[in-house]
Amino acid sequence: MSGQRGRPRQYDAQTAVDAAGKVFWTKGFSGTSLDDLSVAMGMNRPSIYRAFGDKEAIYRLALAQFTSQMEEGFTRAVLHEVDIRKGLRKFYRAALEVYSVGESPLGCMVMCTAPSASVVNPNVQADLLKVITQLDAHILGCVERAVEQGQISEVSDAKSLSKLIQAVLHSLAIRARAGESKASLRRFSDAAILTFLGEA
Amino acid sequence: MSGQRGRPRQYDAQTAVDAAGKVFWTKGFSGTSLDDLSVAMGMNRPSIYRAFGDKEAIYRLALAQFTSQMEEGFTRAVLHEVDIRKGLRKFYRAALEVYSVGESPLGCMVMCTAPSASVVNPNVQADLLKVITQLDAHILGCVERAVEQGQISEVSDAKSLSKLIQAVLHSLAIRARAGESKASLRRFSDAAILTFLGEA
DNA sequence: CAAATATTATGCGAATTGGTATATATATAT
DNA sequence: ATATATATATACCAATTCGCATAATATTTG
Repeated sequence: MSGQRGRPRQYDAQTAVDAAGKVFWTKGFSGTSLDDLSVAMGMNRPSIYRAFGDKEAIYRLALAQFTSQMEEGFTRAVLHEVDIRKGLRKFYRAALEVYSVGESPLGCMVMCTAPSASVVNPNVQADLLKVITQLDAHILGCVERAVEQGQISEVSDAKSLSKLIQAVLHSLAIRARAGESKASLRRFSDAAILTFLGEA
Repeated sequence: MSGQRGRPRQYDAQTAVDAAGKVFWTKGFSGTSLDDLSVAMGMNRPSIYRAFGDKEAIYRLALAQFTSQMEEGFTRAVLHEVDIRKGLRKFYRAALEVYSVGESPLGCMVMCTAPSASVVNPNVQADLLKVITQLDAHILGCVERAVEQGQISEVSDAKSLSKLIQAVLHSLAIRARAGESKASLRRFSDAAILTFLGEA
C-alpha cells in the first residue's frame, strides 16, 4: 500500500497560504520578507521554499486563494438573489465587510497590493488582469440576465456598464484602505447602484 | 551680501524629485531602494538624504509633485470647458494619456503604489486619503455648478455622484496598470459619462 | 589669498534579504 | 529491523540595504 511515506507535514497548505496572504495584504509584495512569512506561516524558510516555491510563487498562490474566497462569497451573495439591485447591494456590502474590517482596514488584497508589484513582475500583472477580466465577464452575465428578465431597461453598452459596476468595487477597495469609514462607503455604493441601474 | 555661500548644488529639486517619482511609480515604495533613487536622481545617497530626508520623505514629495501636476492638467482640461460632459471626457482622457503611456503602462502613481504602502506607513495613508478627499470635493464643485446651470438634471446625492466620477478614475488607473488597452479604457470612460450624466 | 560655508564624493559597517547546502527527524514498506 | 521517502531544523552565503562618518570640492566673504 502507498499511504504517504516519510515524515508527515506539520502544516496545512490552505492555512499556511492564508497566513502568508495576510502578511502580503498588510505589507505588500516587496514589503514582505521571507522572515515575515516564516513567522506568520509557522514554517521555516527552507520548508516554505520546498512547499510553495519562491516569494513570487507564494504571493501568487495567496492572490489566487484570496480571489477564490472572494468569488465564493460574491456568488453566494449575488447568484442566490433574483433581483439585480438587491444582489449588487449584497455584493458591495460583502466586499466592504472584507475590505473594511478592524481598526486599520486593508481594502482589497488584489487591488491594493498587486498593482504596485505588477510592473516589475509580469506574472503578477497577468494575474491582476485575469482577475479583473473574469469579474467583468461574471458581472456582464448578471447584467444580461437582468435585462432579459426586464429588471432593468435595455442598456446601450452592457460591457461598459459591467466595468462601471466593477469600478465601484475598485474604488471601495482603495477608499477603504485610505481610511474612509465603512458607513460612508456603504452610502456611496448604495447610491451608485441607484445611479447606474435606476429605481426598481 | 548673502548670496549663497558654499558649493552650489548641482541638482534641481523639481527634476530630482521627478526622477525619484518615476522609479517609485514603476517599482512601488518598498520595491525601490536608495541605490535605485541615487542612480535615477543623479545624486549619491548622502546628498539625497541631506536634501530630502529618508525614503519615505522622498516618496511623499514625489507623491505631492505628481498630484499637483495631475491637478494642474485636470483643471486645465475641465475648468476651461463649459459643458460638464465634454469636461469630464477631457478629464478622463488626460488621465489616460498619463496612465497608459508607452509599452508597459504605469497607471496612476498614487492609486497604484500608495495603497500598498499605506498600512505600514500611516503618513502615506494620510496622503492618500487627502488626495482622494480633495478630488472628491473638486469634482463636487463641478457637479454642483453643472446642476445650477441646468446641464444635468437635479441629482439626489451629488456627493455620491462625485465619488462615482472619481471611482471611474480609480478603475482606469488600475486597469491601465493591469494592461487593458487605452482604446478599451477610452470606450469605457466615455460610456461611463453617458451612464451617470445621461445624454446632453 | 585665507577662512568660512555649503554641497558632493568615497567608503565603511551593521543589519537584512533571498536562497540553499547540510543535517536531523519521523513516518511507511518490506 | 532496515531501507526508503518525506519533512523539518540548523547554519551558512553572497548580495543588498540603509545610514553615516569622513574626506574632498567648489563657492562666497573678508
